[in-house]
Amino acid sequence: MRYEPQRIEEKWFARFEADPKLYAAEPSTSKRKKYYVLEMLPYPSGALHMGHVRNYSIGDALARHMWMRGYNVLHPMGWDAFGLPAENAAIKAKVHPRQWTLSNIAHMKSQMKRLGYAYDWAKEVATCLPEYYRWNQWFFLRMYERGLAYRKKSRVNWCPECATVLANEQVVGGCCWRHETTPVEQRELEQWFLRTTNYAEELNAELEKLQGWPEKVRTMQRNWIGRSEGAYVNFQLAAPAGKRDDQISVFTTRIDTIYGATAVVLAPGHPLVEHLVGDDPELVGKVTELVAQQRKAKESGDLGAVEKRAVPTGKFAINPFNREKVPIWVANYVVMDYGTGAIMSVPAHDERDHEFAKKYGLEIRIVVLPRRMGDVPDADSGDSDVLPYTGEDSLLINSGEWNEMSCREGQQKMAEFAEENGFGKKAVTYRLKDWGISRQRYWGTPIPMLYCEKCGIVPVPEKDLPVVLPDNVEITLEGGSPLARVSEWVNTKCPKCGGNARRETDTMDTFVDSSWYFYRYTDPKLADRPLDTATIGYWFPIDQYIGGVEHAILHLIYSRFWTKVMRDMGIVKNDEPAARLFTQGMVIKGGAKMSKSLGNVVSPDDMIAKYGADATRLYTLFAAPPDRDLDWQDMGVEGVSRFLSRAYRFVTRHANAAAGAIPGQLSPEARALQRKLHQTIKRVSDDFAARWHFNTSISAIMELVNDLYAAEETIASGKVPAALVREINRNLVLLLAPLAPYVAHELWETLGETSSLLRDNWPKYDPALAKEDEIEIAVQVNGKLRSRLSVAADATEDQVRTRALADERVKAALDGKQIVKAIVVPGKLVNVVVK
RNA sequence: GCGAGAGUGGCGGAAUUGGCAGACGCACCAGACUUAGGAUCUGGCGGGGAAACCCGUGGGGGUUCGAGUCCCUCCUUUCGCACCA
Repeated sequence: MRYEPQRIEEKWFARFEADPKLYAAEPSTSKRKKYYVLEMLPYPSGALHMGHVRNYSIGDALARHMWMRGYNVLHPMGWDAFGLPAENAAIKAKVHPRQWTLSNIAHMKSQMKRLGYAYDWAKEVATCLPEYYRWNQWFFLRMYERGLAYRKKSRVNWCPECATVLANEQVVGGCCWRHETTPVEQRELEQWFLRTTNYAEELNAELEKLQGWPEKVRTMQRNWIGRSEGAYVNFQLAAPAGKRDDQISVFTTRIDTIYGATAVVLAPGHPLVEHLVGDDPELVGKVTELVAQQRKAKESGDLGAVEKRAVPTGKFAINPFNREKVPIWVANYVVMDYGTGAIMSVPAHDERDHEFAKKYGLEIRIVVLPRRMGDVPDADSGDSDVLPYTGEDSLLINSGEWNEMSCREGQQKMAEFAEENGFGKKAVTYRLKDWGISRQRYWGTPIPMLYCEKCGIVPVPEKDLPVVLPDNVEITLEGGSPLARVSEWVNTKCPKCGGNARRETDTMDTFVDSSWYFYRYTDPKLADRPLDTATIGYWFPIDQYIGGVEHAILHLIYSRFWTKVMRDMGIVKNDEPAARLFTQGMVIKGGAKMSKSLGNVVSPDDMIAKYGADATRLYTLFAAPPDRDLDWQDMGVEGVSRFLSRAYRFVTRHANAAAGAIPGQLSPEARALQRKLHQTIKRVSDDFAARWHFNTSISAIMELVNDLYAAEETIASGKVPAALVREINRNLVLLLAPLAPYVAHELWETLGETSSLLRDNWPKYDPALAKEDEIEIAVQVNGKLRSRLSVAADATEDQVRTRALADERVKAALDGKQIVKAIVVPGKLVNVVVK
């Protein structure tokens, strides 16, 4: 029989379709252990690409494997269905975003089904439907009540291409995350924010517990949160500033070096700058220039490379520790959005301050004893090539009463001293900012807020949810939010006073949608609540989350935040959404990411048409370990297709081998096949359990099939009992089932098996049967391979050593030299050391 | 600049705990079957050498009986962060 993937896959596709319960998760009352495997939901852009296929093939193999191992598996899929591309399509093709999105969903869903993915479609979620996004609104109102959602005017990132605001997380190297060459502008706008910073400490601390997450992702999140321990210190202005605040608060992690502070430096945007500069026209001009230049640098994303520039204000501040007057400068290397926007400059012990001081001739005062390599204090501390000395494991000098204290002790004690004396306090700062979620776009969740002429900001009452997007809207990228122009929607009555009110016309960032969709999967039709706490208690945390590393910061930090908020609301019990995270590599071709402009895109549809879904999926698993990038090679698919064909032909050719008891005594040839079978089961099982290197699993199965072909004559001669042939066939099909489900189902049926291929049947290997009787031992002389011996697997070390030393080739290599010793590594080799 | 990963045949990759480098697949070569082959099957396939044998996992050094694997150092490359005080 020839392997005809199209025929097989069409046949089974129809059968799978006819059985909608096939991949349904059992309810939380199930006696089986639960397993929640989740792949990141796609944006319905139009069609699946190979990256999707790879992601979902990994998840599907795992889900099927866990079913076969007897778990109650939840394996859902949905659509991240709000977002700008739908609006762009509306402008271009004059089609409503909803229609465009829903038809894309329909198409991509059919592609997924054609690929044979085992999703429980009854759990499907599309975030653009009111039945879903009403709960975004519900959560927003709950957060508003708890003070976690608030409105403020602030400088925000604006992408001119998207015509909307971006969150900090959506700015990559100064450009928009969707438009990598479009610099982000700064605009002053009223925006809604979620208080992610309330959870900064926990989001950071809990990274420690996420042992099932890649270290890379945890590091990226740690850097993003940017926790920093230090202290605020107030420097009094030498000349009083009248009504204004007459002190400058700086943040420092090195309060121990404060005796070395020879300047206070303000960010160009610092509120005190204007006062300090006064009306000196020359100074004002220089500072204005500095402000403009810093903003330009920020927008071009060209930070770090910018040369330090500074302007002295001519004013002074007083170091509260030693009462010294230090000059106040304004410099472009101090940024307003971190700490207090002001620093104390310690040129001797900070790289940036050092560079600054050198350029502008500021005093450089050493207050920490520099140490050379090997921790030997350097007596000649005036030696300037040790500067800046930024080490913290040394002692303080030139620091008055603090001299000879260790840096670390100084950091604690001096901060306490400042606190006791009212000019400072210990503090922890974070780089993480609150999450700005307002978007000036149409295709998103309406923010359920009203602006009443009398009552001000009024939340939409819960009973009025959802606030549904109006249909008749004209979409353009100009003139602000399209919703603002739908007057019959915008104008409404205030639920408090009945007077005139306007709706909020901004919509929510689509990352809100994806922050909790995986909870909704457990009960997507639930009508009176976003989720059922008990059901969540059963399924969560997600056992395995699988997706691209590009979401390491964005989606994965928001999801963690949302989980913690829900926990504090009492509606979920888990602290973290996912116990384990796996980030698969990209699919590239010819060393570059697949893209239309490079013309190196491989379409899943074409591959399916040519080789079938099984071969397409199998290739994405075979070509590279899942965590590495996969370099697509068209000929490679050919190879796995050939392999499936060989497996198919072997099983069908021997499908009528009768079942029965396998004799304990087998011919050596039959025994070899039996051993190979059990070794293969072990290798594949181990890969699923630990490493997920499906490329080596597939290699192992290929080896088994190669051995079967090599044994065809032996089988024909009757030396292999029919019962063993059948056993091999059965297990071969079972091993293939999670990886190539269509052909596995077909062969299962061909074998006359009637039990479910999917449930409770993962094969077990017998270690005794997998064991080799005879093993080959390498014999080295001084580490060089000289011979090989075949010995019994249970031979003792002495026996092996004796055999090795008696070997002719070894003797020749020894050539009368003196044997120092012979090292025996059981089961591996003998190394004879001579001199 | 800082941090993390990667570097193995013509190519994708394997070597799971320091123990026979190159499994498996692609490409290529030879043969078989065939009217035919872009089907299938069999064999070969790191480099040098007639062979014995020698060399070989980015470069250099080290530890070890033994290193792709551990340590030091340098190079290349991918990704992340980038004045974070």
